[in-house]
Amino acid sequence: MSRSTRTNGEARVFVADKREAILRAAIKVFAGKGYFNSKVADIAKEAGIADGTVYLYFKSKDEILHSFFDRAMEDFIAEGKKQLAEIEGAQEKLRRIAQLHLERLGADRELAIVFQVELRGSTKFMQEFSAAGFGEYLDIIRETIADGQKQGVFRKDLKPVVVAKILYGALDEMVTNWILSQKSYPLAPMADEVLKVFFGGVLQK
Amino acid sequence: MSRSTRTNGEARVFVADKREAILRAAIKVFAGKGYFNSKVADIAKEAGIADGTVYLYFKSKDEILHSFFDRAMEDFIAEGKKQLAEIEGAQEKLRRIAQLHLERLGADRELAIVFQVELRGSTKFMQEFSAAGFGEYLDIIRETIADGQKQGVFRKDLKPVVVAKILYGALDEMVTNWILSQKSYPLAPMADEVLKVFFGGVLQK
DNA sequence: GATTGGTGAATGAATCGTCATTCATTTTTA
DNA sequence: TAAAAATGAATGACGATTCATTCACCAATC
Repeated sequence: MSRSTRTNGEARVFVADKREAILRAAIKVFAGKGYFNSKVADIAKEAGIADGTVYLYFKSKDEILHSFFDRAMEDFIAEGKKQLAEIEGAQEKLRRIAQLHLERLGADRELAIVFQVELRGSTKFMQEFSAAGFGEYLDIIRETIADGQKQGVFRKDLKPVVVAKILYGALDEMVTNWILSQKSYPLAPMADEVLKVFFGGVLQK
Repeated sequence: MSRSTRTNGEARVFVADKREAILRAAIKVFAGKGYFNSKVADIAKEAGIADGTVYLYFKSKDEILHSFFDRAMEDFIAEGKKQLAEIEGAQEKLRRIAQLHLERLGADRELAIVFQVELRGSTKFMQEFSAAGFGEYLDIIRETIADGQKQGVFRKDLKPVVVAKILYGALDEMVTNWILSQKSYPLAPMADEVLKVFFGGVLQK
Protein backbone atom coordinates (compact mmCIF):
# COMPACT_ATOMS: atom_id res chain seq x y z
CA MET A 1 0.00 0.00 0.00
CA SER A 2 0.95 3.67 0.00
CA ARG A 3 3.97 4.94 1.86
CA SER A 4 4.03 3.82 5.42
CA THR A 5 7.30 4.44 7.15
CA ARG A 6 10.46 6.15 6.11
CA THR A 7 12.57 6.71 9.12
CA ASN A 8 12.61 5.40 12.63
CA GLY A 9 11.05 8.44 14.16
CA GLU A 10 8.20 8.69 11.73
CA ALA A 11 7.12 5.10 12.08
CA ARG A 12 5.30 5.55 15.37
CA VAL A 13 3.49 8.59 14.18
CA PHE A 14 2.33 6.81 11.11
CA VAL A 15 1.00 3.85 13.04
CA ALA A 16 -1.27 6.13 15.01
CA ASP A 17 -2.22 7.84 11.81
CA LYS A 18 -3.20 4.60 10.21
CA ARG A 19 -5.55 3.76 13.03
CA GLU A 20 -6.99 7.19 12.58
CA ALA A 21 -7.25 6.68 8.86
CA ILE A 22 -9.17 3.45 9.33
CA LEU A 23 -11.51 5.13 11.78
CA ARG A 24 -12.10 7.95 9.35
CA ALA A 25 -12.75 5.50 6.53
CA ALA A 26 -15.13 3.55 8.73
CA ILE A 27 -17.10 6.65 9.60
CA LYS A 28 -17.46 7.45 5.95
CA VAL A 29 -18.59 3.94 5.08
CA PHE A 30 -20.92 3.62 8.07
CA ALA A 31 -22.41 7.01 7.32
CA GLY A 32 -23.14 5.93 3.79
CA LYS A 33 -24.61 2.48 4.29
CA GLY A 34 -25.13 1.95 7.98
CA TYR A 35 -23.10 -0.27 10.25
CA PHE A 36 -24.73 -3.57 9.41
CA ASN A 37 -24.70 -3.00 5.69
CA SER A 38 -21.05 -2.05 5.69
CA LYS A 39 -18.46 -4.72 5.04
CA VAL A 40 -15.06 -4.67 6.66
CA ALA A 41 -13.80 -4.97 3.11
CA ASP A 42 -15.52 -1.68 2.28
CA ILE A 43 -13.71 0.04 5.09
CA ALA A 44 -10.41 -1.45 4.01
CA LYS A 45 -10.92 -0.31 0.46
CA GLU A 46 -11.90 3.17 1.56
CA ALA A 47 -8.77 3.34 3.69
CA GLY A 48 -6.64 2.01 0.86
CA ILE A 49 -5.40 -1.04 2.71
CA ALA A 50 -5.94 -4.79 2.63
CA ASP A 51 -8.85 -6.36 4.47
CA GLY A 52 -6.64 -8.12 6.95
CA THR A 53 -4.83 -4.96 7.90
CA VAL A 54 -7.91 -3.66 9.61
CA TYR A 55 -7.48 -6.42 12.17
CA LEU A 56 -3.98 -5.28 13.02
CA TYR A 57 -5.51 -2.11 14.43
CA PHE A 58 -8.91 -3.24 15.64
CA LYS A 59 -10.05 -6.45 17.24
CA SER A 60 -13.32 -6.52 15.36
CA LYS A 61 -15.76 -4.52 13.32
CA ASP A 62 -17.67 -3.88 16.49
CA GLU A 63 -14.63 -2.39 18.14
CA ILE A 64 -14.28 0.14 15.37
CA LEU A 65 -17.67 1.58 16.14
CA HIS A 66 -16.99 1.50 19.86
CA SER A 67 -13.68 3.30 19.48
CA PHE A 68 -15.38 5.93 17.47
CA PHE A 69 -18.08 6.61 20.04
CA ASP A 70 -15.73 6.54 22.95
CA ARG A 71 -13.32 8.99 21.47
CA ALA A 72 -15.91 11.30 19.99
CA MET A 73 -17.82 11.54 23.22
CA GLU A 74 -14.74 11.95 25.32
CA ASP A 75 -13.50 14.78 23.10
CA PHE A 76 -16.84 16.42 23.13
CA ILE A 77 -17.29 16.36 26.86
CA ALA A 78 -13.74 17.49 27.53
CA GLU A 79 -14.18 20.43 25.20
CA GLY A 80 -17.51 21.25 26.76
CA LYS A 81 -16.20 21.26 30.28
CA LYS A 82 -13.28 23.44 29.32
CA GLN A 83 -15.49 26.01 27.70
CA LEU A 84 -18.03 26.01 30.49
CA ALA A 85 -15.38 26.68 33.07
CA GLU A 86 -14.82 30.08 31.49
CA ILE A 87 -18.45 31.11 31.64
CA GLU A 88 -20.51 32.65 34.41
CA GLY A 89 -24.25 32.30 34.65
CA ALA A 90 -26.48 29.34 34.01
CA GLN A 91 -28.19 30.93 31.08
CA GLU A 92 -24.97 31.66 29.28
CA LYS A 93 -23.67 28.20 30.06
CA LEU A 94 -26.67 26.57 28.46
CA ARG A 95 -26.24 28.79 25.46
CA ARG A 96 -22.68 27.64 25.09
CA ILE A 97 -23.68 24.01 25.44
CA ALA A 98 -26.28 24.33 22.76
CA GLN A 99 -23.94 26.13 20.42
CA LEU A 100 -21.16 23.67 20.98
CA HIS A 101 -23.48 20.74 20.42
CA LEU A 102 -24.62 22.02 17.06
CA GLU A 103 -21.26 23.42 15.99
CA ARG A 104 -19.50 20.17 16.62
CA LEU A 105 -21.95 17.96 14.83
CA GLY A 106 -22.63 20.53 12.16
CA ALA A 107 -18.94 20.64 11.30
CA ASP A 108 -18.75 17.00 10.25
CA ARG A 109 -21.74 15.55 8.54
CA GLU A 110 -20.44 12.01 8.34
CA LEU A 111 -19.58 11.95 11.97
CA ALA A 112 -22.98 13.36 12.77
CA ILE A 113 -24.73 10.70 10.74
CA VAL A 114 -22.97 7.87 12.48
CA PHE A 115 -23.58 9.51 15.80
CA GLN A 116 -27.26 10.14 15.30
CA VAL A 117 -28.16 7.07 13.36
CA GLU A 118 -25.91 4.25 14.45
CA LEU A 119 -25.73 5.10 18.08
CA ARG A 120 -29.47 4.80 18.26
CA GLY A 121 -29.56 1.81 15.99
CA SER A 122 -28.84 -0.60 18.74
CA THR A 123 -30.37 -0.82 22.16
CA LYS A 124 -27.23 -2.52 23.31
CA PHE A 125 -25.08 0.41 22.35
CA MET A 126 -27.57 2.79 23.78
CA GLN A 127 -27.65 1.03 27.10
CA GLU A 128 -23.90 0.96 27.43
CA PHE A 129 -23.66 4.45 26.20
CA SER A 130 -26.43 5.65 28.37
CA ALA A 131 -24.45 4.57 31.38
CA ALA A 132 -21.31 6.18 30.07
CA GLY A 133 -20.85 9.27 27.96
CA PHE A 134 -24.40 10.16 27.27
CA GLY A 135 -25.42 10.11 30.88
CA GLU A 136 -22.52 12.37 31.70
CA TYR A 137 -23.61 14.85 29.10
CA LEU A 138 -27.16 14.96 30.36
CA ASP A 139 -25.81 15.40 33.86
CA ILE A 140 -23.87 18.48 32.90
CA ILE A 141 -26.99 20.04 31.47
CA ARG A 142 -29.05 19.01 34.46
CA GLU A 143 -26.64 20.51 36.95
CA THR A 144 -26.44 23.73 35.03
CA ILE A 145 -30.18 23.96 35.18
CA ALA A 146 -30.29 23.20 38.87
CA ASP A 147 -27.69 25.93 39.43
CA GLY A 148 -29.82 28.32 37.47
CA GLN A 149 -32.75 27.55 39.71
CA LYS A 150 -30.69 28.23 42.81
CA GLN A 151 -29.49 31.49 41.33
CA GLY A 152 -33.09 32.39 40.69
CA VAL A 153 -32.81 32.76 36.93
CA PHE A 154 -34.84 29.65 36.14
CA ARG A 155 -38.30 28.70 37.32
CA LYS A 156 -38.26 26.43 40.32
CA ASP A 157 -41.39 24.46 39.47
CA LEU A 158 -39.57 22.34 36.90
CA LYS A 159 -37.59 19.17 37.42
CA PRO A 160 -34.02 19.69 36.24
CA VAL A 161 -33.78 16.15 34.84
CA VAL A 162 -36.79 16.64 32.67
CA VAL A 163 -35.75 20.07 31.55
CA ALA A 164 -32.34 18.73 30.61
CA LYS A 165 -33.93 16.06 28.48
CA ILE A 166 -36.10 18.62 26.77
CA LEU A 167 -33.16 20.76 25.78
CA TYR A 168 -31.16 17.77 24.70
CA GLY A 169 -34.07 16.35 22.75
CA ALA A 170 -34.66 19.61 20.93
CA LEU A 171 -31.01 19.93 19.94
CA ASP A 172 -30.87 16.32 18.93
CA GLU A 173 -33.84 16.75 16.68
CA MET A 174 -32.20 19.71 14.98
CA VAL A 175 -29.25 17.51 14.18
CA THR A 176 -31.35 14.62 12.96
CA ASN A 177 -33.33 16.86 10.67
CA TRP A 178 -30.20 18.46 9.41
CA ILE A 179 -28.57 15.20 8.39
CA LEU A 180 -31.73 13.97 6.71
CA SER A 181 -32.36 17.19 4.89
CA GLN A 182 -31.63 17.36 1.20
CA LYS A 183 -30.92 21.06 1.48
CA SER A 184 -27.64 22.03 3.04
CA TYR A 185 -27.86 24.76 5.61
CA PRO A 186 -25.66 25.67 8.55
CA LEU A 187 -26.65 23.85 11.68
CA ALA A 188 -25.07 26.00 14.38
CA PRO A 189 -27.40 29.01 14.06
CA MET A 190 -30.33 26.82 15.03
CA ALA A 191 -29.03 26.94 18.58
CA ASP A 192 -30.42 30.42 19.08
CA GLU A 193 -33.79 29.45 17.71
CA VAL A 194 -33.96 26.56 20.11
CA LEU A 195 -32.94 28.70 23.04
CA LYS A 196 -35.50 31.37 22.28
CA VAL A 197 -38.20 28.80 22.81
CA PHE A 198 -36.43 27.03 25.62
CA PHE A 199 -35.88 30.16 27.64
CA GLY A 200 -38.98 32.14 26.82
CA GLY A 201 -41.61 29.63 25.74
CA VAL A 202 -43.91 29.93 22.78
CA LEU A 203 -46.83 31.68 24.43
CA GLN A 204 -47.51 35.28 23.59
CA LYS A 205 -47.32 37.32 26.78
CA MET B 1 -48.62 -25.35 15.03
CA SER B 2 -51.52 -23.93 16.99
CA ARG B 3 -55.07 -24.00 15.70
CA SER B 4 -55.57 -21.85 12.68
CA THR B 5 -59.00 -22.01 11.13
CA ARG B 6 -62.19 -23.81 12.03
CA THR B 7 -65.08 -22.58 9.99
CA ASN B 8 -65.62 -20.70 6.77
CA GLY B 9 -66.32 -17.43 8.31
CA GLU B 10 -63.47 -17.59 10.76
CA ALA B 11 -60.88 -18.55 8.20
CA ARG B 12 -60.42 -15.09 6.76
CA VAL B 13 -60.31 -13.56 10.15
CA PHE B 14 -57.68 -15.99 11.24
CA VAL B 15 -55.55 -15.41 8.21
CA ALA B 16 -55.45 -11.76 9.07
CA ASP B 17 -54.82 -12.72 12.64
CA LYS B 18 -51.85 -14.82 11.70
CA ARG B 19 -50.28 -11.95 9.83
CA GLU B 20 -50.92 -9.90 12.89
CA ALA B 21 -49.42 -12.55 15.10
CA ILE B 22 -46.25 -12.65 13.03
CA LEU B 23 -45.99 -8.89 13.17
CA ARG B 24 -46.44 -8.97 16.90
CA ALA B 25 -43.82 -11.66 17.28
CA ALA B 26 -41.46 -9.70 15.08
CA ILE B 27 -41.87 -6.59 17.18
CA LYS B 28 -41.05 -8.56 20.26
CA VAL B 29 -37.96 -10.11 18.71
CA PHE B 30 -36.77 -6.89 17.12
CA ALA B 31 -37.28 -5.05 20.37
CA GLY B 32 -35.15 -7.57 22.17
CA LYS B 33 -32.20 -7.97 19.82
CA GLY B 34 -32.52 -5.36 17.12
CA TYR B 35 -33.48 -5.92 13.52
CA PHE B 36 -30.13 -7.08 12.22
CA ASN B 37 -29.48 -9.44 15.09
CA SER B 38 -32.88 -11.06 14.78
CA LYS B 39 -33.26 -14.17 12.68
CA VAL B 40 -36.39 -14.92 10.73
CA ALA B 41 -36.27 -18.21 12.57
CA ASP B 42 -36.53 -16.35 15.86
CA ILE B 43 -39.64 -14.62 14.69
CA ALA B 44 -41.15 -17.87 13.52
CA LYS B 45 -40.42 -19.55 16.82
CA GLU B 46 -41.88 -16.66 18.76
CA ALA B 47 -45.01 -16.84 16.63
CA GLY B 48 -45.18 -20.60 17.04
CA ILE B 49 -44.96 -21.39 13.33
CA ALA B 50 -42.43 -22.85 10.94
CA ASP B 51 -39.76 -20.66 9.38
CA GLY B 52 -41.20 -21.00 5.92
CA THR B 53 -44.64 -19.91 7.01
CA VAL B 54 -43.39 -16.40 7.57
CA TYR B 55 -42.90 -16.16 3.84
CA LEU B 56 -46.52 -17.00 3.16
CA TYR B 57 -47.43 -13.71 4.82
CA PHE B 58 -44.46 -11.49 4.10
CA LYS B 59 -42.22 -11.21 1.09
CA SER B 60 -39.10 -10.70 3.14
CA LYS B 61 -37.71 -9.85 6.53
CA ASP B 62 -37.41 -6.29 5.37
CA GLU B 63 -41.08 -6.16 4.52
CA ILE B 64 -42.02 -7.12 8.04
CA LEU B 65 -40.34 -4.05 9.41
CA HIS B 66 -41.83 -1.89 6.69
CA SER B 67 -45.32 -3.17 7.33
CA PHE B 68 -44.92 -2.42 10.94
CA PHE B 69 -43.86 1.16 10.42
CA ASP B 70 -46.45 1.85 7.81
CA ARG B 71 -49.31 0.56 9.84
CA ALA B 72 -48.18 2.01 13.13
CA MET B 73 -47.69 5.44 11.66
CA GLU B 74 -50.92 5.35 9.72
CA ASP B 75 -52.88 4.38 12.81
CA PHE B 76 -51.21 7.01 14.84
CA ILE B 77 -51.81 9.84 12.42
CA ALA B 78 -55.40 8.80 11.81
CA GLU B 79 -56.10 8.74 15.51
CA GLY B 80 -54.38 12.06 15.94
CA LYS B 81 -56.35 13.77 13.24
CA LYS B 82 -59.61 12.42 14.59
CA GLN B 83 -58.90 13.69 18.05
CA LEU B 84 -57.66 17.06 16.89
CA ALA B 85 -60.83 17.66 14.92
CA GLU B 86 -62.76 17.77 18.17
CA ILE B 87 -60.55 20.37 19.77
CA GLU B 88 -60.56 24.14 19.56
CA GLY B 89 -57.51 26.29 20.17
CA ALA B 90 -53.93 25.75 19.14
CA GLN B 91 -52.70 25.41 22.67
CA GLU B 92 -55.12 22.65 23.50
CA LYS B 93 -54.40 20.92 20.24
CA LEU B 94 -50.72 20.78 20.97
CA ARG B 95 -51.48 19.45 24.40
CA ARG B 96 -53.51 16.67 22.87
CA ILE B 97 -50.77 15.85 20.39
CA ALA B 98 -48.19 15.60 23.13
CA GLN B 99 -50.40 13.46 25.28
CA LEU B 100 -51.34 11.17 22.46
CA HIS B 101 -47.74 10.81 21.45
CA LEU B 102 -46.66 9.68 24.87
CA GLU B 103 -49.77 7.67 25.65
CA ARG B 104 -49.48 5.66 22.50
CA LEU B 105 -45.82 4.82 22.83
CA GLY B 106 -46.04 4.51 26.59
CA ALA B 107 -48.72 1.88 26.23
CA ASP B 108 -46.55 -0.58 24.37
CA ARG B 109 -42.92 -0.72 25.30
CA GLU B 110 -41.90 -3.18 22.63
CA LEU B 111 -43.53 -1.17 19.92
CA ALA B 112 -41.86 1.92 21.29
CA ILE B 113 -38.46 0.30 21.26
CA VAL B 114 -38.72 -0.75 17.67
CA PHE B 115 -40.05 2.64 16.75
CA GLN B 116 -37.39 4.63 18.51
CA VAL B 117 -34.44 2.39 17.92
CA GLU B 118 -34.92 0.63 14.63
CA LEU B 119 -36.52 3.43 12.75
CA ARG B 120 -33.49 5.57 13.45
CA GLY B 121 -31.10 2.72 12.93
CA SER B 122 -31.06 3.12 9.22
CA THR B 123 -30.65 6.24 7.18
CA LYS B 124 -32.47 4.48 4.39
CA PHE B 125 -35.56 3.94 6.51
CA MET B 126 -35.32 7.41 7.86
CA GLN B 127 -35.15 8.96 4.44
CA GLU B 128 -38.13 7.02 3.17
CA PHE B 129 -39.95 7.62 6.33
CA SER B 130 -39.05 11.24 6.45
CA ALA B 131 -40.80 11.71 3.16
CA ALA B 132 -43.82 9.76 4.31
CA GLY B 133 -45.33 9.42 7.75
CA PHE B 134 -42.86 11.34 9.77
CA GLY B 135 -43.04 14.40 7.58
CA GLU B 136 -46.79 14.36 7.83
CA TYR B 137 -46.63 14.26 11.58
CA LEU B 138 -44.28 17.20 11.78
CA ASP B 139 -46.53 19.06 9.37
CA ILE B 140 -49.50 18.68 11.63
CA ILE B 141 -47.57 20.15 14.52
CA ARG B 142 -46.19 22.91 12.36
CA GLU B 143 -49.60 23.94 11.10
CA THR B 144 -51.06 23.94 14.55
CA ILE B 145 -48.31 26.27 15.63
CA ALA B 146 -48.80 28.55 12.65
CA ASP B 147 -52.51 28.68 13.49
CA GLY B 148 -51.68 29.60 17.03
CA GLN B 149 -49.57 32.45 15.79
CA LYS B 150 -52.41 33.74 13.64
CA GLN B 151 -54.78 33.48 16.57
CA GLY B 152 -52.30 35.49 18.58
CA VAL B 153 -51.70 32.89 21.28
CA PHE B 154 -48.15 32.10 20.20
CA ARG B 155 -45.25 34.46 19.70
CA LYS B 156 -44.83 35.50 16.11
CA ASP B 157 -41.04 35.80 16.15
CA LEU B 158 -40.55 32.04 15.91
CA LYS B 159 -40.46 29.87 12.82
CA PRO B 160 -43.20 27.26 13.01
CA VAL B 161 -41.03 24.58 11.43
CA VAL B 162 -38.35 24.99 14.02
CA VAL B 163 -40.80 25.15 16.87
CA ALA B 164 -42.44 21.97 15.64
CA LYS B 165 -39.10 20.20 15.63
CA ILE B 166 -38.39 21.38 19.14
CA LEU B 167 -41.62 19.98 20.48
CA TYR B 168 -41.21 16.77 18.59
CA GLY B 169 -37.61 16.42 19.69
CA ALA B 170 -38.50 16.96 23.32
CA LEU B 171 -41.25 14.35 23.22
CA ASP B 172 -39.07 11.95 21.36
CA GLU B 173 -36.38 12.26 23.97
CA MET B 174 -38.87 11.48 26.71
CA VAL B 175 -39.71 8.28 24.91
CA THR B 176 -36.11 7.32 24.29
CA ASN B 177 -35.21 7.85 27.91
CA TRP B 178 -38.22 5.93 29.01
CA ILE B 179 -37.37 2.85 27.00
CA LEU B 180 -33.76 2.92 28.11
CA SER B 181 -34.59 3.45 31.74
CA GLN B 182 -34.28 0.56 34.12
CA LYS B 183 -36.98 2.00 36.31
CA SER B 184 -40.50 1.66 35.06
CA TYR B 185 -42.58 4.79 35.30
CA PRO B 186 -45.60 6.00 33.36
CA LEU B 187 -44.65 7.93 30.27
CA ALA B 188 -47.82 9.86 29.54
CA PRO B 189 -47.61 12.30 32.46
CA MET B 190 -44.37 13.66 31.10
CA ALA B 191 -46.40 15.43 28.46
CA ASP B 192 -47.41 18.11 30.92
CA GLU B 193 -43.86 18.63 32.06
CA VAL B 194 -42.76 19.10 28.51
CA LEU B 195 -45.55 21.51 27.76
CA LYS B 196 -44.85 23.62 30.81
CA VAL B 197 -41.44 24.36 29.39
CA PHE B 198 -42.58 24.52 25.82
CA PHE B 199 -45.33 27.03 26.49
CA GLY B 200 -43.80 29.07 29.26
CA GLY B 201 -40.03 28.69 28.95
CA VAL B 202 -37.63 28.07 31.75
CA LEU B 203 -36.78 31.64 32.65
CA GLN B 204 -38.07 33.06 35.91
CA LYS B 205 -40.24 36.07 35.14
C1' DG C 1 28.80 0.16 -1.57
C1' DA C 2 26.72 -4.26 -1.99
C1' DT C 3 24.84 -8.42 0.28
C1' DT C 4 22.24 -10.74 3.62
C1' DG C 5 19.39 -12.01 7.40
C1' DG C 6 16.07 -10.70 10.76
C1' DT C 7 11.82 -8.25 12.11
C1' DG C 8 7.38 -6.58 12.05
C1' DA C 9 3.81 -4.80 9.04
C1' DA C 10 0.77 -5.78 5.30
C1' DT C 11 -1.55 -8.71 2.19
C1' DG C 12 -5.60 -11.15 0.36
C1' DA C 13 -7.19 -15.79 -0.58
C1' DA C 14 -9.38 -19.38 1.98
C1' DT C 15 -12.17 -20.69 5.86
C1' DC C 16 -16.11 -21.22 8.58
C1' DG C 17 -20.49 -19.75 10.24
C1' DT C 18 -24.43 -17.84 9.75
C1' DC C 19 -28.88 -16.89 7.95
C1' DA C 20 -32.59 -15.50 4.46
C1' DT C 21 -35.10 -17.76 1.35
C1' DT C 22 -36.96 -21.74 -1.34
C1' DC C 23 -39.57 -25.80 -2.35
C1' DA C 24 -40.63 -30.82 -2.26
C1' DT C 25 -43.34 -33.01 1.00
C1' DT C 26 -46.88 -33.44 4.55
C1' DT C 27 -50.94 -31.97 6.96
C1' DT C 28 -55.27 -29.70 7.31
C1' DT C 29 -59.43 -28.07 5.53
C1' DA C 30 -63.75 -28.10 2.98
C1' DT D 1 -60.30 -36.35 -2.48
C1' DA D 2 -58.75 -31.93 -4.26
C1' DA D 3 -57.06 -27.64 -2.83
C1' DA D 4 -54.85 -24.76 0.43
C1' DA D 5 -51.77 -24.00 4.12
C1' DA D 6 -47.92 -25.25 6.67
C1' DT D 7 -43.62 -27.46 7.33
C1' DG D 8 -38.59 -27.60 7.94
C1' DA D 9 -34.55 -29.44 5.69
C1' DA D 10 -31.60 -27.97 2.04
C1' DT D 11 -29.55 -24.31 -0.64
C1' DG D 12 -26.76 -20.54 -1.73
C1' DA D 13 -24.81 -16.12 -0.57
C1' DC D 14 -22.52 -13.51 1.89
C1' DG D 15 -18.97 -11.60 4.84
C1' DA D 16 -16.18 -11.43 9.31
C1' DT D 17 -12.08 -13.22 10.54
C1' DT D 18 -7.71 -15.90 10.06
C1' DC D 19 -3.16 -17.01 8.68
C1' DA D 20 0.46 -18.57 5.48
C1' DT D 21 2.98 -15.81 2.65
C1' DT D 22 5.15 -11.57 0.93
C1' DC D 23 7.15 -7.16 1.47
C1' DA D 24 9.91 -3.19 3.20
C1' DC D 25 13.15 -1.75 5.93
C1' DC D 26 17.24 -1.75 8.70
C1' DA D 27 21.89 -2.78 10.27
C1' DA D 28 25.53 -5.75 10.51
C1' DT D 29 28.94 -7.82 7.68
C1' DC D 30 31.89 -8.31 3.91
